[in-house]
Amino acid sequence: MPELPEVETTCQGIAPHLVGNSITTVEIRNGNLRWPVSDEVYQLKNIALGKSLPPAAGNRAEPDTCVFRRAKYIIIPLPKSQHLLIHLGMSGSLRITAQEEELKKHDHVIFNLSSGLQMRYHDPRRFGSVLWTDQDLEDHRLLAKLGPEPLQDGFSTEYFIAKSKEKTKAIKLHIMDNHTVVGVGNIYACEALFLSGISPKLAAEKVSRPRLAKLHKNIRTVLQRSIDQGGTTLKDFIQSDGQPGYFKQQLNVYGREGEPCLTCESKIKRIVLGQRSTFYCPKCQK
DNA sequence: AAAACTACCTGAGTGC
DNA sequence: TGCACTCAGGTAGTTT
Repeated sequence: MPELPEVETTCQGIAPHLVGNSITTVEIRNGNLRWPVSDEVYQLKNIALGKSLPPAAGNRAEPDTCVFRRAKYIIIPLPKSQHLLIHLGMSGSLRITAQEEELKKHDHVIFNLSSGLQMRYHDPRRFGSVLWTDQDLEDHRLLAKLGPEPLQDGFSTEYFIAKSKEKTKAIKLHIMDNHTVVGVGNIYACEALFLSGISPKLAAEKVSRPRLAKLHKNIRTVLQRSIDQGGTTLKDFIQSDGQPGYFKQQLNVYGREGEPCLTCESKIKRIVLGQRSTFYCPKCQK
């Protein structure tokens, strides 16, 4: 289940195979993803890709970059201000393979590359998307209303505190809301709240300023650490070169219902917030 | 306006 | 062994 670090890892993994190459043809085996694969994707032929690699933190558009990331969208610039927007949803992955490698059941979109290799979009649950647009990205319906990137300056302590103080909903739902900040999925939300000693169900506006500042710092820490480690893998994330991305970092609470808290040995509790499992230590998190 | 809830999907796991 | 069932989760879109 790709979280932001997995998306970042994917961008870094596919970039060397895209840079300076072109998409010769696209083969769509199942275009029925979250949204139908854009008609324009079917027509792509001999399309040049960017000539420079993305910066280490790939969530910035540099001139002629072959791929970058915004939130969990993988964005591949094409000529004439066109872009591919690829989202991995819950179970998606992009892999670089040889043409002759046997297709898997859920390889839905095949990009043939001028290098002779292929980039394959694989997604068992089909929650992801492969879209084409010629709109300015900042106007695109899926990107226009996104909050700041968690690891960039726009996500400042002051911004986060001000935004939180006007919200009545549970703090966990607040930090998972893309309008607040992008890229904080269920796992990292649980972990950041644990590190901050904040109960996930506490109303955002009720969290004190110092504790919000601490949470802000921990959101960044947890994401950055995971990116550094190449992405947490729980189930089906495959790195783009095909190696399973097993970098499971130490998770303090996620998936540990009934097990002892690593700090105080109380039993980790599981509740449901916003229809999602939420794990926390009832003693350490108030 | 904001919060709460739904739909989308398949594979893994459980219980009978 | 097989069938029925539940659960997992990102997030746009809908309802309250």
